[in-house]
Amino acid sequence: MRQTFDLSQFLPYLLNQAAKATSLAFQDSYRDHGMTRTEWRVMANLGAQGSLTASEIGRITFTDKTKVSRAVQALEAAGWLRRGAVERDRRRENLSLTDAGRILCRQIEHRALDFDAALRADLGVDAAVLEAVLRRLIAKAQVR
Amino acid sequence: MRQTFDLSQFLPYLLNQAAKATSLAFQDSYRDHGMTRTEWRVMANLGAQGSLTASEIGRITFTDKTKVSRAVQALEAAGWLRRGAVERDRRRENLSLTDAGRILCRQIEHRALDFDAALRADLGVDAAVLEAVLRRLIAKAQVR
DNA sequence: TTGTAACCGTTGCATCTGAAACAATCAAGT
DNA sequence: ACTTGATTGTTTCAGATGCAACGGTTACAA
Repeated sequence: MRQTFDLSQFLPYLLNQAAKATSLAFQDSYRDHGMTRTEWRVMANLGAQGSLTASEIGRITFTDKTKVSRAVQALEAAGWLRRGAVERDRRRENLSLTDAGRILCRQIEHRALDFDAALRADLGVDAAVLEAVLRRLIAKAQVR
Repeated sequence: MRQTFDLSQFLPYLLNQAAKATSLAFQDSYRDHGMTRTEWRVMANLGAQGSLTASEIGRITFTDKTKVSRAVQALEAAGWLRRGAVERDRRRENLSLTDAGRILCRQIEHRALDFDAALRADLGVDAAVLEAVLRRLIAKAQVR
């Protein structure tokens, strides 16, 4: 058993560094359009699911509802998102992308796919292991 | 090749979620002492290396110099860190932990070792692969 | 029906964050 | 010696963040 502590062997630290490193290389893709990461995530989820409520997005992405609320406002102001009523529940709002939003989303998604493919190509067979392990770590937190 | 984009298969996203999830579970260890994550990282690096300058810490941990600067101020105010002169260069400062800082550092390190060990035990053989892959991703960003 | 609790999304506020500007210092060439 | 440019660390400022409180709505049981 290791006795002395070395931050560079501490898994939470390594995860944070790796996350920061990979995100850094991709963030231009949405920042070029004046989007924050949260806004891009909201857009990506709507692009994939078609329509969601704010709280659903928050649950899916582990994002604070405040953050989601503001991202929705920003995306709406930019003309990329529209709100719709939910049947039988006036508390919630059905969020979806506008045509312009969908076009932009596909554009960024394309860059994301390329980026992800390059990353996986670089990692080789370990990419699958990485993905599985990350999913496990995330799931473990989910149950609390 | 995958055609449609799914955020939950996007490695940078998974890395961020996993990093957030694992960090969340450990952060009480330094928050109990009124420390932020950045402050804890500065402390951990000084605890391991003995003495570093602010810019070195920033380089090592991928942390903005502004963040490091403020963390150093906070740790100094708490009496856990002291600044010393650097020979032949008055721009830089030699940062190191005080006795109190070192004691606290060892204390948190102990919890970190336990936490890391539990994490690795849970991941089994994949832990080594994970660590190697994360190192690779980090190194790739380092060269830019 | 009425009361209570839970839920949804927004806002206020204090804090955290990073980009840019800054002063002080050093390095290197002229 | 002097100028130019780079480096180190701090400060400023605008934006991002999370917690708590809030109004409006729904669910459900008494």
